Amino acid sequence: MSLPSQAPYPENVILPCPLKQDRVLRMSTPLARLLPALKTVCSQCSLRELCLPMGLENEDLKRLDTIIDRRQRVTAGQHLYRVRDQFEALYAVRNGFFKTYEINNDGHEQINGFHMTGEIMGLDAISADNHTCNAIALEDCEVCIIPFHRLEQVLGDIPSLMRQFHRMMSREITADHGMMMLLGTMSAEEKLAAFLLNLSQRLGARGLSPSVFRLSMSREEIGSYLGLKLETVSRTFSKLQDEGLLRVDRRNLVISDLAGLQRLAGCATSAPRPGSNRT
Amino acid sequence: MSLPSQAPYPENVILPCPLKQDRVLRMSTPLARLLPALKTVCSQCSLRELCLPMGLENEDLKRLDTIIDRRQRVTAGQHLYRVRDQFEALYAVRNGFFKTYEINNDGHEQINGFHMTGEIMGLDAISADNHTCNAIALEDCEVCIIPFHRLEQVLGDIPSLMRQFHRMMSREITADHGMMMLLGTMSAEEKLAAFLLNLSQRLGARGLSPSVFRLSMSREEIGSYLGLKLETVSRTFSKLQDEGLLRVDRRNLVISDLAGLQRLAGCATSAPRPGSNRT
DNA sequence: GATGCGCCTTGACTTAGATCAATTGTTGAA
DNA sequence: TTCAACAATTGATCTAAGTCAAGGCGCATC
Repeated sequence: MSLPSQAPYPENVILPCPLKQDRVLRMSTPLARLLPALKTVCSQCSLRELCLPMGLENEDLKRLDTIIDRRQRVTAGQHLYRVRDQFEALYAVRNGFFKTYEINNDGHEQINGFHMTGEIMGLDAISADNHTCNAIALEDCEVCIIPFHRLEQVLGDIPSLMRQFHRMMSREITADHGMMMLLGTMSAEEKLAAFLLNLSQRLGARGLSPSVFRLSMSREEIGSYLGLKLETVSRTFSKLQDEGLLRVDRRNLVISDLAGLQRLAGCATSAPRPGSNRT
Repeated sequence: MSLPSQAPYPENVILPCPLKQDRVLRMSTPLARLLPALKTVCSQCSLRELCLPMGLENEDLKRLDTIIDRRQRVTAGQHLYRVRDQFEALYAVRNGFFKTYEINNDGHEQINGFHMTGEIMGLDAISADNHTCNAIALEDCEVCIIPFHRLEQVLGDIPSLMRQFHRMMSREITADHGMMMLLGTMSAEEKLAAFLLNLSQRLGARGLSPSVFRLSMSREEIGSYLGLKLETVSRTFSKLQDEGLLRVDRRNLVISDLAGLQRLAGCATSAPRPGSNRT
């Protein structure tokens, strides 16, 4: 039941992945964590091809640097914002892992999403000027603060930035539709397969191993996200393991049959939350 | 089993609703339908306080008129766009009722949303430059065509329009999160109650009766939206009727106990797709 | 006004996933 | 080393919703 050997890629290790060398998460190495926080500048950021600055050229990038100049550390278990907090800023995950969730009137928690490096949080708060969900760090994290009113001011002057911003909002909508499809039509097995494939794909796009990784969330949190109970998540993990598609030991995961998982999830392509930045 | 008297408010009739007189759907009266199509101008549109132009002043409104100058009729059963169609424009529903849906690889249909007057469709297509869902008219409809590249060009010059556009995208995200909550945590009864309350609220915001209306969609379509089978939808309607919360005869609906429905849906306020335009 | 077709309802039965409960392994503090 | 707290697994049972099937009703067409 336990994995014979520990996962060869411990959490957040940089993989040799020549095609994506420039997207590597340098700040996530233990050494980098000890360095004093640098002044945040998008123009120097290793994530710029994954994040809001994607596609920006020199001058525009410098312009962006003038408004995104602060970072914030959030330790595991700490909230970044809560429902009804005044909306001031969007947040770009620099490293670490967040969940956003809502509590409905029965006290039932629904997780809206898990957010990793390069993803923007807080887009839902624009319409009502208040946050509509809670964001909590699942590990020690760092975010870049994007003051929204200042962002909106410069959007008009930088067409390519406006473009990218709209793409990111739109991608969130598409991803949510994918989740609605998952929640509305899939079995437990299909849901879990789709979820793992999605994680795998997003990690891969960040230069990390797509097949060997550590889950940052509990079975209960996976269940809340997928509309399942924790026992069902656990049973389904065991089932997928018995079928030889993956190996799981607590939170350490190895995907051993990617194609099989894809077949199960119903598709090779449509993971619920496309993390790839298509142009 | 049949309603003793026909619904007192036939479909789309204008209600005497002093608070919302300016939001009334004049084009939806049979007379208006027969008139030759007017040149589309947002500045003259009775929906401008519900739609994209919300909050715009004279000059800016005229600027908007220059880019949104075409309407399109879509007859019941006709597609407005399909998955993978090149993304050219957003569409504002002028009158009528649409559904947007996706087909997953099992051939299973998932309805992403129902769209009524003043709502914008196509926001999901911005990120990939292709439509990611299908939009089909459930009744005879008319839409205003919003060429997206031209809209983006003027957004920079009209801050209040940019604001409103971002609010509308953000509201879509919030609404989708509400649907995820519904799909992930609610029972059939709660789902149907929440769905009907949401319809009721959106109709009310448009000056139509919030308690007596005609459903534009089949039981199967309601089920697809709510993650239920058509038989379950039908049974649940009967159950809610037996409990005295509503009366239903085929597609004619009377909500007889609004508070009771709200209690059942778990809340008085948080309907999944907030149609109200809060400022 | 007979016919056929969709849409809807209802009943009988099945099942996937929820619920309840017991047990194990892990971690960290005393 | 022990103990408590917690996360995860697994088994036994229950139940809400799905599936399959039989009618019924309203509507359009001829």
